[in-house]
Amino acid sequence: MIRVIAVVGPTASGKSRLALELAKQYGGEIVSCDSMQIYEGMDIGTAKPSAEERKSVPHHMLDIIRPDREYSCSDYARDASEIISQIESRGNIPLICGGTGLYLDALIHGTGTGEINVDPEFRLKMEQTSLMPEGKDILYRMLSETDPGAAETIHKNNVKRVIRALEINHATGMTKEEWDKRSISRETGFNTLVIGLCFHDRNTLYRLIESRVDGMIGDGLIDEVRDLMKDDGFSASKTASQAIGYKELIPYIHGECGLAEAVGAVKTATRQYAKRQMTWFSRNADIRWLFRDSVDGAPVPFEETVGSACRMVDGFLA
RNA sequence: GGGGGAAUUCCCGAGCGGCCAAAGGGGGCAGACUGUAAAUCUGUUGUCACUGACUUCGGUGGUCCGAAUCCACCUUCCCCCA
Repeated sequence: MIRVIAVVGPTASGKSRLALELAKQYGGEIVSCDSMQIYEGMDIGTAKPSAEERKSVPHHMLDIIRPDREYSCSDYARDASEIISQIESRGNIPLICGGTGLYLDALIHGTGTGEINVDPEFRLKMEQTSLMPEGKDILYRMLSETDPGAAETIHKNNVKRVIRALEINHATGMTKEEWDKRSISRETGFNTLVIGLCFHDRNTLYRLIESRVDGMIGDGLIDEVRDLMKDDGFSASKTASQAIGYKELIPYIHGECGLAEAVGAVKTATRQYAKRQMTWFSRNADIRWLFRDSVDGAPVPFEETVGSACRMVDGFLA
């Protein structure tokens, strides 16, 4: 079984830095696990590793598609596992690094059969239905008939997931539960060490987030967003246009709100995103946690975190 | 100097005599999640000995069986005339 190391955690917790350090020490290659860093031209706002960093250690799954293209977790699972086996065959250690929890799980627990042939017409019809006055109820009623089990788990208002369950049924004739059972494997395809970065005091993280956002603005995020808007493929892709730090700045660029307001929106959205990441990772019992601050909120020196991580890695590789 | 308007729970903002611990939104907190996931969605959000009690709607004092809602004065802010 291929041995891989993963570094996860909420945004701005220091994953990239730790992964880079581990890659240098153990001869690793970094495989990004980030739903937005895959896009070309979205560099500042996604906190993509710098050119120098990328030169010092090989990075993968960065800049793999243009922002006008959509991408999904199953694309990721397919592309990343291909890259991981290449790294392994070179005799290097694959180091997964990123905060997109679903992508990581799809990669590690997926069996690669998670694809169905989505019928675009069907989806369009469903999406249009959802916009109708009683649309949500109509879709939910459909789901209750075709897949009562899924209807029980999925909330009526969660239209995207109701439609997805409907699509599974439409394309495969299976219920969502049956489908999931096929595409998610309990045992991991890899022998994985998952290191998670976390905080005793959430405010420590929130401070890191705020100063990172300020730094991005200083580094020219606004121009980056402007450039992406220019060739418009940005807004054409449903995936890329969801990126935090981009969608919040657009009103400012259009002159619809002040800079301070827009930047504040980016910070808030990032904090909320970090919370969702923590919720997602917190239920993963396999993660070995490393605190980035002490109980009273004082930051733990980075070298100390590296040291702790190295001990975990040593044990794992031994 | 004269006239008018406004002060609501963390924020914005409804309420204008009982059905009000007070709509709605935001934020916070907690959670769900396997082909949009940096997305989408859910619950919760005065206090407590919590199917009940207590304290809240700028302040003080009234009217009333009963007030965030009516009256008087005070404080602050906004607008108009000068």
